[in-house]
Amino acid sequence: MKIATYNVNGVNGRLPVLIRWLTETQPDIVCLQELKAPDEKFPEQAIKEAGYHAIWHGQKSWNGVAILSKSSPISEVSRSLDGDDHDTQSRYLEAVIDGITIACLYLPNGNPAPGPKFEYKLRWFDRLTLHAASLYASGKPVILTGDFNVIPTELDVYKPERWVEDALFRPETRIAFKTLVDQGWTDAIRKIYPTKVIYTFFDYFRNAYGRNAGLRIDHFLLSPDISRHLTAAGVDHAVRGWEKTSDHAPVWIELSKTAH
DNA sequence: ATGCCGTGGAAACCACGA
Repeated sequence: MKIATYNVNGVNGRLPVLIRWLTETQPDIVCLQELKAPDEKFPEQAIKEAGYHAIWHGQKSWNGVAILSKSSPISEVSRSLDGDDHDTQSRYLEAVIDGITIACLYLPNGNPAPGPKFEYKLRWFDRLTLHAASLYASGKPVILTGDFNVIPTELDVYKPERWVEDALFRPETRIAFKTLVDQGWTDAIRKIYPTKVIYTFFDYFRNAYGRNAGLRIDHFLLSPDISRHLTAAGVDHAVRGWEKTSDHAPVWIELSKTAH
């Protein structure tokens, strides 16, 4: 089974690209981020016609996450992280599909750093890490995926020296990511390609895609039960070159079978 | 070194993204 994550950067502005990508690649499960649409403007009908069930957690103008499933029903678990009752940003959606817990997340960007936005990012990260610990401890098959807005290592950015002060690459951010992964999660792309240069985001500016000046910030973190079924992982790099495309490329994993 | 582009929403500019 194939599971994908894709930061669409506007689900309605991106609809032709999204539908084409779904039709061509046929993932079984898809996590979307940056819908940039309120719940009532989610393109439910077009996605249904493409063959997918969907749940979504939208927000006017910003953020927004969704989970799509081709054949299996989606059982929603939650649409927020504990730890901040005043957080109104739609950045988290969790569901069970085929017995697998899927956490679809859009971690805050955090720039400019330092500052309140960076503090919000780190607090959000703490809440995610706390919740991830309980998911991990459950022993169930779990996938944490989405736009983490984290460049994990120097291998994951075209010019590390230019990013050291950036919220995506600052030491606090990398440490937070490492702390999360060290609970026992497997970074799927790095399990398959330990040292390969792989990017999932390319700026719209300066021909970043053409120059391969990218970042790897969209990730799959797998529980042990899922990790041992991992057979392949990759980035649909060419999608970033399509007309009217997102600045992110879709990322996917392939599992040998459902893990339970 | 840099929002230079792109999106959404409100209002013919602004906030925001990474």
